[in-house]
Amino acid sequence: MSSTARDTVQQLATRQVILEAAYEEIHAHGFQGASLSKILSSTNVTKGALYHYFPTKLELGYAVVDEILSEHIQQMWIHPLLEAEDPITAFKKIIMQAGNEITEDDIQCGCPLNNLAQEMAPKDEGFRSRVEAVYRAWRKGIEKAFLKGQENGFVSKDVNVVSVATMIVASLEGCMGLAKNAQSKKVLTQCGRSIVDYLESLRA
Amino acid sequence: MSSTARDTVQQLATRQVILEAAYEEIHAHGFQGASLSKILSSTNVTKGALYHYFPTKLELGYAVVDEILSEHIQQMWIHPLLEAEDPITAFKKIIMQAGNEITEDDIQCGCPLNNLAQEMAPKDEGFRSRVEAVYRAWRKGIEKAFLKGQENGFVSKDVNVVSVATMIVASLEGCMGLAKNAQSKKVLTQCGRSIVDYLESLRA
DNA sequence: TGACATTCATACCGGTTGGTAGGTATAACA
DNA sequence: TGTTATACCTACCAACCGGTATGAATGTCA
Repeated sequence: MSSTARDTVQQLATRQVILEAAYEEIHAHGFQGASLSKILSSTNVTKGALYHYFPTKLELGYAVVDEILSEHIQQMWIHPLLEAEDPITAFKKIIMQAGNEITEDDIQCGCPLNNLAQEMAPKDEGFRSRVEAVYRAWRKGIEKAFLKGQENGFVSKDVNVVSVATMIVASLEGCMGLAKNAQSKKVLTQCGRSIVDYLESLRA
Repeated sequence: MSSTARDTVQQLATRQVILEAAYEEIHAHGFQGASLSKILSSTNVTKGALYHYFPTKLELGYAVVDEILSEHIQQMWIHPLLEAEDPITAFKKIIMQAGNEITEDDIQCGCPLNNLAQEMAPKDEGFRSRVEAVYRAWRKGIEKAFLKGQENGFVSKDVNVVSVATMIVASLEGCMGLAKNAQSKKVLTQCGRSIVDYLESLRA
């Protein structure tokens, strides 16, 4: 029994190593530009192992969205928002924290979710629907938090929470996109401040 | 002389045919995903002709940014804004016009400028700086229009035109990006309405 | 008319890609 | 202990990629 458990750990470990190396490579070069050979040479995993766990490159990409990106958005952007009483203050905190933690390299690579959306949405329905699921969860989380904020008297009852949620996600992704192309943290924080101003304009 | 003129026309025509086919292919598949063979087979131009006018694939891509995308942003988004007295009303008009003219196919392919920015900025400085030049011109145009709007009493003097210009471009591109992934004109118009609301909040 | 440059057209090249075939080492189980 | 399944590993493949070498029309001009 203990040996079975150990094997399972090892098994998952190899899979996880592949998955995380794939995430890095895709983040850096896009899905089409990502090379399986480079993913393998960045680890000490062989092609046989990769194709043992993932039937195709496409399925590997899907797994990155489902198991890494989805989790990342959930923990970074959704969970802390849902725990707060006042969504506007909470969002400001999240944005500022994200702004502090982000490195120049991260800025250069951009938001991995947005990268995949822009590259793959028109080319592959499997990618599109998976990315869309993550975006939907994100928007729904914001909607829920702002509805609660309206009930608690923190958010103006005039605002349409559905439109606002879309606008927030759009401006965050747009902001990251501009900063990525400008390769400038200054653009990111400047744009982030405008988003914060926008959030403040939604107060009750 | 007349034959010289004709030749020049022909010469430019071949170059232009290549350029526009390249624009379509890049718009549909990204720069890395764009295949020179497909660009050629979508026209009746041969590889010899292509490499006569463009030394590398990269230079062909640069020319698409410099000669097609730049012009498109200028005519569609900058020029009409600079002609108006009231930039907010003008911007609303431009957004609504863009919303009316855009097709489902356009939505699916997304903003070609943003596509290239997200794909190529971290990989090639030549692309990045060219795309950045277009974005800078766009933002500068918005800044200029809003400054004029402040002088004319249409725009609140409280707003920081630099931040606002960045925020507008970011939310427009983010909005297009979300709609592209959702493959939904509804998302686009919904998000567009939020941007219009934001613009209205900047009035004097 | 002959020399030269432009504008292509065709055939080919080395390198890389995602993917596969076939074998092996190890562990689980009867 | 023999059987079977899992978890790899190595070597290889056809397809496609961007790019090039060579040459043929065609036009330009002295």
